[in-house]
Amino acid sequence: MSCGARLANELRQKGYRVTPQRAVILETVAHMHGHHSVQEVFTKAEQSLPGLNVATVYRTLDMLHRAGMVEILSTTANITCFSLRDPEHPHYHLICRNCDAMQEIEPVLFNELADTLKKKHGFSLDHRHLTFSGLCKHCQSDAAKGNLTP
Amino acid sequence: MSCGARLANELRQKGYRVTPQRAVILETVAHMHGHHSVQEVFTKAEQSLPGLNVATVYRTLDMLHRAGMVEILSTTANITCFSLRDPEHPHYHLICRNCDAMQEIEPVLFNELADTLKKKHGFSLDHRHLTFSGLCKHCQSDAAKGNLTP
DNA sequence: CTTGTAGGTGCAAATGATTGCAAGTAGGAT
DNA sequence: ATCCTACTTGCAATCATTTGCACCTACAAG
Repeated sequence: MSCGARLANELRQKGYRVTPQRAVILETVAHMHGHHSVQEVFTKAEQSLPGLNVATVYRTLDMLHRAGMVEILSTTANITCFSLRDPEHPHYHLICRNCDAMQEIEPVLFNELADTLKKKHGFSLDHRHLTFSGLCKHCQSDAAKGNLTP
Repeated sequence: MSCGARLANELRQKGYRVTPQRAVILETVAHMHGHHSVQEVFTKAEQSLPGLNVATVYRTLDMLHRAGMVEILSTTANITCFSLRDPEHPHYHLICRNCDAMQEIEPVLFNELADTLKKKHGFSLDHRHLTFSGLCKHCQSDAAKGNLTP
């Protein structure tokens, strides 16, 4: 069974309809490594399905996120990117709110955090892909000097 | 010294110019408790400064976020909200990626996490206001049944 | 106080994203 | 296989947000 078929089945099993458009968008995101904008996903998917509409891509990515199959990454510039949720490679992002620099880190300490949130709040954390905002090493020393980018 | 003047001074100390527009927007956000959309902030601020332009509000909120004085909260619906960063009341949000329900929780376990990120990555976490995505108690049981909102 | 200028603002255009609606269709029932 | 309908899609309109540019101004220097 191909990668695309497997993902389509997974989506069907979650109770969602699998239309040709959704299958193509899901497969496109899966084959594009890393994080990509809606326009990038649309451009690529349209090669496989001419006539695809960008509104459909917006709707589908949103649906895939709700279904837990796609991650949304937002930077300070509010550039929203998408990537296939990869249970085999959990990773976290540190995004500097000043310069938008992005660091990727392996998960640490999160299992304990996830357990606590589950027990105390009944909340199931998406702890395979998280994003944190803060200041990177460089901008932090600038902040101490009062020299952030005005 | 008034609240507004104090915040304006804080901004000036961070190396940013304090224009009438910025002072009003900052004070407006400070006096609006909770999280509010750009339109809400703009409507309120314009009462104090007729002629204020919404583009200025967008630019100023972005600048205030970079300066670390305002938090940005994004839900699944990508409704971006702003609130004054309140060092006296750190709090975290749990946002269900299915139904958008938001839970607010007191910070737990994060000091250790923040310390680790600092030591290992030199990253200064904005750990007074964080947002986590996942599934709430209700949607989680639906997910187990394959019954998420299609 | 005046002056100069780097940065900020208002405006309108452009771009990104969402939404209402008519037509199409995935998939369940028979 | 056919039929039916709840849901999806394409389209264009609308809304949210960003951006280029001309003009304005906060603030540093003198």
